[in-house]
Amino acid sequence: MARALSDECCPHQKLVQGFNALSHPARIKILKHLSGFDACCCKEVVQHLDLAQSTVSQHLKVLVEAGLVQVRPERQSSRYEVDTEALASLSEALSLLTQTCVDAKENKKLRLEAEANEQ
Amino acid sequence: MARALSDECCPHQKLVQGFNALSHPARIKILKHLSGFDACCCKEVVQHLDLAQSTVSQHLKVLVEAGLVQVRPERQSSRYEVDTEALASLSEALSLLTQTCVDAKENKKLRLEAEANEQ
DNA sequence: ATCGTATATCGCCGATTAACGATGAAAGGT
DNA sequence: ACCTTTCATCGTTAATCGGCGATATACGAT
Repeated sequence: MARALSDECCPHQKLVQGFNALSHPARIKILKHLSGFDACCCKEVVQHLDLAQSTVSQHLKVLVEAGLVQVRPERQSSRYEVDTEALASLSEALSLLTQTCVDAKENKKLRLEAEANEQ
Repeated sequence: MARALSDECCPHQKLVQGFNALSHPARIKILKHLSGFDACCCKEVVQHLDLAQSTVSQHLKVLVEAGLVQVRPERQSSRYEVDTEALASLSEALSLLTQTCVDAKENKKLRLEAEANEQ
């Protein structure tokens, strides 16, 4: 496997995990569903999505492991809830990355213009 | 396979593809690298990342297909460049999703308080 | 024409993912 | 005590991913 990626495995790691959690349509739907309703038990999501219960459970697990969803094991039905802070933090990170790219491009443009004027 | 997900294959599709492109550490690094330098040929990325050239080429392809990177086939070396607009748009979409969740949670809280006061 | 360089693509592999059904465990209701 | 509901986990299968080396392809230089 990734013999070359074992280095520096950390800074992006959480980021990458978050994006990975968002990289499946079912999980996006689950997130939206969770945000819109109070009854956040697994069964409800299952009914809404028409996927097998075990499959939904897996997707929920991925979301939980990525930190985007919190689970509170209740009486007989666990309750799932979007971790809005984590989601916001991921969103923030993407904003930052985007801004970095935008700024870099801007600087590049300015530098090119400066060079042109020096000629 | 996803017998159940063939429905409604579109609205999230681009989103999901974007997040998927961001869900690998090598691709995040590539994005950052592309944004920071002018010389955006494949070889340069290869040297920077210490992955095989074919592997980097694959990752670039994923980024291009997701629309986050634009490729301009030049003389003998293609030039890769971050599509800042697409990245910004993805970032925007995540912001929106986040806001949706935050708002829903806020509403939920308010509603619960209202119910409590009615008692 | 041939060589060198830069990419892209192919074929292969091992690992991972995503789906399912079946089974097990915990909690409630009767 | 027993049945039902709800969820998690296991095992299986098929598909996809991520890596590599090897092989095109395209072009400039000699």
